[in-house]
Amino acid sequence: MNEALTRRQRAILAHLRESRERQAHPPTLDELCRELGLRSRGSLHKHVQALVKAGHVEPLSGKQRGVRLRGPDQDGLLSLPLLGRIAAGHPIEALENPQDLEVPRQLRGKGRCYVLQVRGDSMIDDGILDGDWVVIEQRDHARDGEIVVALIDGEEATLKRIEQTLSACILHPANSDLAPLSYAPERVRIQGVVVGQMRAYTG
Amino acid sequence: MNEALTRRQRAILAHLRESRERQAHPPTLDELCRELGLRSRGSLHKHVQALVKAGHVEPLSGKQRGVRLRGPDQDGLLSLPLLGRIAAGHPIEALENPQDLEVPRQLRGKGRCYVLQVRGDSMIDDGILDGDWVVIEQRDHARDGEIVVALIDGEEATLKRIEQTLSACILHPANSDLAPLSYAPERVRIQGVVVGQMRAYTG
DNA sequence: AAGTCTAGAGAACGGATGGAGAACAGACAA
DNA sequence: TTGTCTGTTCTCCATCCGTTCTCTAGACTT
Repeated sequence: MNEALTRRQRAILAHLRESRERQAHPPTLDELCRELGLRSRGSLHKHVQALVKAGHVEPLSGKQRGVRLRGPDQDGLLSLPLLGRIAAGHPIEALENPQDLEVPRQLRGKGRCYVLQVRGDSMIDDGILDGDWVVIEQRDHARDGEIVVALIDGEEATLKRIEQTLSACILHPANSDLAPLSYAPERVRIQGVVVGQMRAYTG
Repeated sequence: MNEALTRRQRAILAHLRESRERQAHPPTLDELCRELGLRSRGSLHKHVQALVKAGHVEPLSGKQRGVRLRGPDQDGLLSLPLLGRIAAGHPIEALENPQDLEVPRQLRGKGRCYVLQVRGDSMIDDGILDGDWVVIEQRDHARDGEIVVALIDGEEATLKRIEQTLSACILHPANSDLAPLSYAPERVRIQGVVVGQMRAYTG
């Protein structure tokens, strides 16, 4: 996402950040023009589009909602919290003092993200090994085939590849020693989806 | 990359580092001229080009985004060059325009590092999949059991786990379909060692 | 003395950027 | 419905700025 911005684009972004504090509603293009001393909506629109493309502004696809900044994802948030360890069959083992871990941009999802460290070999055939870090995007739904953090009966958390049907929610481990497990959909709550993975080889 | 810099080039680099602290926007060539007491953009451009070539400044390929320093930018998210793709049995397929990839500190080695993208499944049992990025620390020796970029007969590059004896250099693929290969030590040149690995899950 | 390296001036070119304004379509309120 | 507001796309234009070029000059080497 992050292209380098031109000076004008940066200036406009700065103005947006500033005026977000003051105003209740996000501004329209016309209002922005007036504030910035422009006379052409068309010109401004070009800049806003660039900011959308760079991920700083929500896409305003035709809707007349005005120009709204995107996410609390303030620019240089390079570190994500490392919340704990996850292993099949136990609740997530939270760290007493959550550390921060640097996560490159290309491994981050769109939404709010955090990092877990993997315990155990239940996803070994998908190339996720014991000790790996996984980057989790927080959301409560997933597409079939995505790897999710699922909470079963509100108790045990697990990292599995998901398959959803009307009558069942099937969690596939990626390890030939383990069998898929099928649950009634209401017993499974999706907590997040794996969007990235990292491993360090320390001699 | 690192050519020796001339006196003037060093001075300009120092000035850039200093002014990065003060100024929000990277300066244009004209602004730099004024700050440095020069009257000709053309002259300055020559120096800046030298700094680009030496890797201290981002290439400003025609874009009007100003002269921006590069390197140990924010915190630890250093960018490393993505040099190309590696697959067993072929030379490394170099990219025509090497991109930069953010690599967190914990995945970097001590020495000079770069990134390769993996092609093929030869390391699948070690959790390195097709499309993964691997961070390579440049060195010419390795300990047994480390995963190395090895050049065989000066021709084909490959990613394998290494085992060295006095009389042979054995390269183990991590794929049950493939057999280990044994070479005379002088036929194998180690180019680097895997110190990190990253994967992005894109929907 | 000739050659080379570094540094700078200045001109000219062309792509990148920023802006104006017109025209159109969908949203929304009266 | 009608009219206004607003986002979108388009063309046209001026300026900014990176790039390349030639020319000059001092310092240093051979």
